[in-house]
Amino acid sequence: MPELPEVETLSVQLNRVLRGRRISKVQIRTPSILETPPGEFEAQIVGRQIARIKRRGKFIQMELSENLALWCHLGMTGQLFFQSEESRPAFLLSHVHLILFFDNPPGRLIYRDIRRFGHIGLSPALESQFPEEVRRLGPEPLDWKEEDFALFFKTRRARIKSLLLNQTLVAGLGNIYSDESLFRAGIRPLRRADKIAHDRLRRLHRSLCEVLKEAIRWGGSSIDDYRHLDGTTGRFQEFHRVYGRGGEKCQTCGSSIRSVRLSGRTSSFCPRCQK
DNA sequence: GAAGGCCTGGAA
DNA sequence: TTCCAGGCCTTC
Repeated sequence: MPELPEVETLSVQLNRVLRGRRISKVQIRTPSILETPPGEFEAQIVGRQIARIKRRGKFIQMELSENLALWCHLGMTGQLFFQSEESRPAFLLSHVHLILFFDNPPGRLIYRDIRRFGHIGLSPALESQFPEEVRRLGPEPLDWKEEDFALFFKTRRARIKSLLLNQTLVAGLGNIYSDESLFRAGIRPLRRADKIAHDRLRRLHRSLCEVLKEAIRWGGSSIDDYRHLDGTTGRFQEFHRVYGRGGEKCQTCGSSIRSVRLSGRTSSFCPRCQK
């Protein structure tokens, strides 16, 4: 489940490998993952050079030459692998939906997605013409000022966890980093945002930034499917304190970590450390 | 504002 | 066979 740190990690790796390279060929195996009709997609991107790769929320944005942008959202199980001539493994990958080919030196970027919740699309490289779902994204949490963050959430009546998951309010958070930041800030996921003390909301922003930066430093969390561009795993899952630890003992106080469901989604928290 | 359904496929 | 995952949409 790639969230901000996982997508950030991949974007950095993609930049290192693909920046300046030209797309020589495309193989579309599953047209339904494309937002653009396959014929048009191919015609648009073959021959273009990759200027740079950025991240916005959980989206990977590839800036191509001549003002075209390629957008990739990995959904739950999306993966990107880069293989050069030498690094190509002997085994075949299942669930591969799209391959971009590069020449001199030869290489390929493979898009694989078991659940097929991810998707890929094109848009002009002009912010006002970005895809609707990108334009609707809220601010990047790492760019948000602590005080502004607190003031914003102080006016909201919904449960804090639902708000953190809402991409139109804050971009890039999913279950892992919302649970982990709430733990660090000592806030229960079901608390109404407007009932949380202003200082506590400021602390939430600090916790959030901390946990995101730590996760980026460890190359993201590899729970099930997330992998780096070269197929290796991230390591931040080793440092999760509550996510996926329902029933285990809290590392801080020894209480049993509880799991609750919030609109069909699991939230884990420590009943003693989080109020 | 909250809950439930849908998409898909792997694990239990 | 049932459950679950994340994002988005619809319904209440």
